[in-house]
Amino acid sequence: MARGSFRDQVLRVREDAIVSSVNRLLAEKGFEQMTVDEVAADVGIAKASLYKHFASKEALAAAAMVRVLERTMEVLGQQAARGVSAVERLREVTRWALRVQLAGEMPILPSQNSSLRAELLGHKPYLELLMQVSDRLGEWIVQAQGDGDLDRSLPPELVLYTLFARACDPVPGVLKSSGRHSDDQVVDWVLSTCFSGIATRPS
Amino acid sequence: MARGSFRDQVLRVREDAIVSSVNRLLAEKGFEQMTVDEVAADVGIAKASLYKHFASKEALAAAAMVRVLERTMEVLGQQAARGVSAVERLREVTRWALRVQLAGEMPILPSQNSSLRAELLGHKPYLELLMQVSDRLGEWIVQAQGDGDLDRSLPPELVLYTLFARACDPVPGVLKSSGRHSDDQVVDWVLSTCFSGIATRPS
DNA sequence: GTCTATAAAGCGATAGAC
DNA sequence: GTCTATCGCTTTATAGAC
Repeated sequence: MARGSFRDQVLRVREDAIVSSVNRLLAEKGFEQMTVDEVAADVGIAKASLYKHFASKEALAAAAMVRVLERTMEVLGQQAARGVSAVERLREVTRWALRVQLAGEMPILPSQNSSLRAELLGHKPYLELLMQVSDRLGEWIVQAQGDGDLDRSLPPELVLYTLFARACDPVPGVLKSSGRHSDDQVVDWVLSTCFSGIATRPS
Repeated sequence: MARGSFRDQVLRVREDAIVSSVNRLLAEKGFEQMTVDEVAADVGIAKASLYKHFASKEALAAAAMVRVLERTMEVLGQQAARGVSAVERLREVTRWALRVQLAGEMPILPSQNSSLRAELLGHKPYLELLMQVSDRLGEWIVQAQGDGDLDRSLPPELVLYTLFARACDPVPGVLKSSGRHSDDQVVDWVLSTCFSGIATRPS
């Protein structure tokens, strides 16, 4: 791919810094609670300059959502290249998502009545990526059920939503905030409750 | 307890209607997205009248949170009176919470950076009730682990947070919104993923 | 493109008449 | 206690100078 002129590269770097700030602020406070003033202050430029790069607050958030989905697709590609079972791939992708969340870098899913939601539903790059991610995960879920590793009585739809929800669950953050457990310990526990539940496994 | 004068009873009924509106709006949009104008319009009185009953928006929300905790305590009392195992009591309480959530009547947990959080931390009735609920659930969790019904390797703290989080999980709502499943079916599925996980039970 | 300054709208909360 | 009207503040977005 062409990198464009030097000027374009500088622009890219600047916009990438903006998206990083938006991503972190979205993870921290969610879309409605995040203010454009905060984003501008965090990036270190004036608010009016922000609007030269992105047309609206919704466009800012959409860019962050697209980037996290792109990174998710990269992780899916890495897992696909490993010679492990489908359920193991699902577990490792979930582990990655939980780590991102604990690092404070997982932008919050748009709540159902958000103005962001309307914007995203009309944003093709986002929708296409979301569909790609869902399709790939859906394949692995069906495959893992066929392997006998995931519960066959659960609809794949339910499993998919459950995995998405765990990536935004407040539980890891609350557990981490107690300060008594390492990130890896928290991730292992939440992974365990997600895949194996809280009940005892029948022996 | 004294019921007070007729005038006081009318006041109680009025305030109960306010709290019901707040409860539903909190469940629908969360604290920050809920506006006092909406509450007033929903109750059918002027905004200034609202402020004669409750000192602030935070006080409105706190009243709703207290009421849901009171109802939770009632449910805990009912379950305690049944002659069933601790894990079964926990499952039924969770089932009740999921039904309330699907009915659109489970006020959303205060996010960590909310102005509501500060108010609630200084609100003794709320804190006391929350502690009562947590203590009772904590006892049952330890008991269920002792019975061999809940995974002993999980800290009770993790199990407690997990149950609280499931009461506010977006998954049931998303599943219900597809319109293809009954509420009972959705609740059964989510209960299954919560207690038994998504993985196959080893035979 | 970046800035300062400001417009336009929505919000929580209150004043004051009845 | 209820109402109408409004204050004071925050927020998104833009105008216009440089």
